[in-house]
Amino acid sequence: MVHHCCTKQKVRRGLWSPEEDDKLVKCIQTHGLACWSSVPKLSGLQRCGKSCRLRWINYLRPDLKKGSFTEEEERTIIDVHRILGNKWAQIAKHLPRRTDNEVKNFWNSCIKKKLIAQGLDPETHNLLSPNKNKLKSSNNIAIKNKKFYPEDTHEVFTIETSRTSMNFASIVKMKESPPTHFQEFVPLSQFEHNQENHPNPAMLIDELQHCSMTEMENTILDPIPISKFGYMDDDFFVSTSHFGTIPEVPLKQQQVQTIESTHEQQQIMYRVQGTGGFQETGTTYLEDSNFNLDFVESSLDFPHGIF
DNA sequence: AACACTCGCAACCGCTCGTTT
DNA sequence: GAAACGAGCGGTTGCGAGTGT
Repeated sequence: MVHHCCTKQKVRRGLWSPEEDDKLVKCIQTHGLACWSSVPKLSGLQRCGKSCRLRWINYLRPDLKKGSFTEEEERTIIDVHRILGNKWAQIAKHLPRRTDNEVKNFWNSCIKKKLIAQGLDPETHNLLSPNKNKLKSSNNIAIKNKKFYPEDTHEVFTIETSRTSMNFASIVKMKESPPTHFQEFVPLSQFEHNQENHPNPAMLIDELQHCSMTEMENTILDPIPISKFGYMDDDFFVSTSHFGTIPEVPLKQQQVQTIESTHEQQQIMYRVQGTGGFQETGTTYLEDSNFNLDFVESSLDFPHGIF
C-alpha cells in the first residue's frame, strides 16, 4: 500500500542521490525539523515526507555514529534484547548515536548468527535444546511487562505462571561511586550475581523455565528474600529487587502510592501498598531524585509483616 | 573473465498510536 | 465519535559489493 502522502504527487523511490541528500540537509538547516509532510515541498524533493524522515534519521542526521559496532555495543544489544526482545527503538536508546535500523540490521546480519552458532535461541536467549523447550512450555511461564524505566536506569518485568507471579525491578546501570549520577549502562551479563540473595534475573528466569512447577513456586515463594537490598563492590553499584507474590491475589489490585526521596543522597525510598498497608519495598540509588515509580503498573501485593 | 552466490545495509511497506479536525 | 493526518516502529525487500568457483 502506498502511503497517503506519497499519492499526492509523483515521488522518487530507491537510493538517494548526493544531490537529494544535499537538498534535504539544506531544507532542514533552513526550516528545522517541523512537519515531515511539508519537507518535499520546502526542499523541492520528489520524495514523500516519510522517505525524507527516514533518510534524515537513519543517515543524514549529524549526530550519527557510523561504522562497525564495537564489542561493547554488541554485548549491550544482546543483553538488552534478552530483556526487551525485538524492540529495536528501545534497544537503540542504549547505544548513543546509533539508530534502530542500524541495530536491527546488525542483529539480523551478525548477532543472530553468532548466537545460533553458540547454540542459543536468538529469540529467547535460551539453549537450543528440545528437552528444555518442552519443559519451558509445560511450565507455561510468561514474562510480561518488560520495560526499562526511567531513562533506562532499570528494567522491570513480571514472571507469571498459571499459578503465581513475581515482579522484578533491576537496576541495570552502574555508577563509578555512588551516589554520583549513573554514567554508563552495564549489561546484565556483566553483573556478578553470585551472592545467594542477589540472583541475576536473567539466570533466574532460565532456572525457572527448566524446573518443575513445585520447584518453581518454591524458588519464587520461599528462598528469595523479599526485601530491599543493594550492594556495592569496588567498581559499581547494583541493586536488584525481587517483589514477592501471593498466588491467590490477582494482579492489578494494588498500586504504588508514594515515593519518598532523600535528595542529598539521591536515594529513593519507595513504598508499595500491600495488604498490611504501606510497605517499604526498596531503596535504590538513582541519578534523578524525581524518579517516578508508575512503572509498577502490573501492581504488587504483599502479605502482612513480610518486610 | 564470467557467472553464481552470499551478505550487509538502505529503503520501503504495513501497521499502530496519538493528535487534530 | 469518526475520519484524516503525522509520526514512529518492526518486518521485509532489493540492490550493490564482495567472494567463491
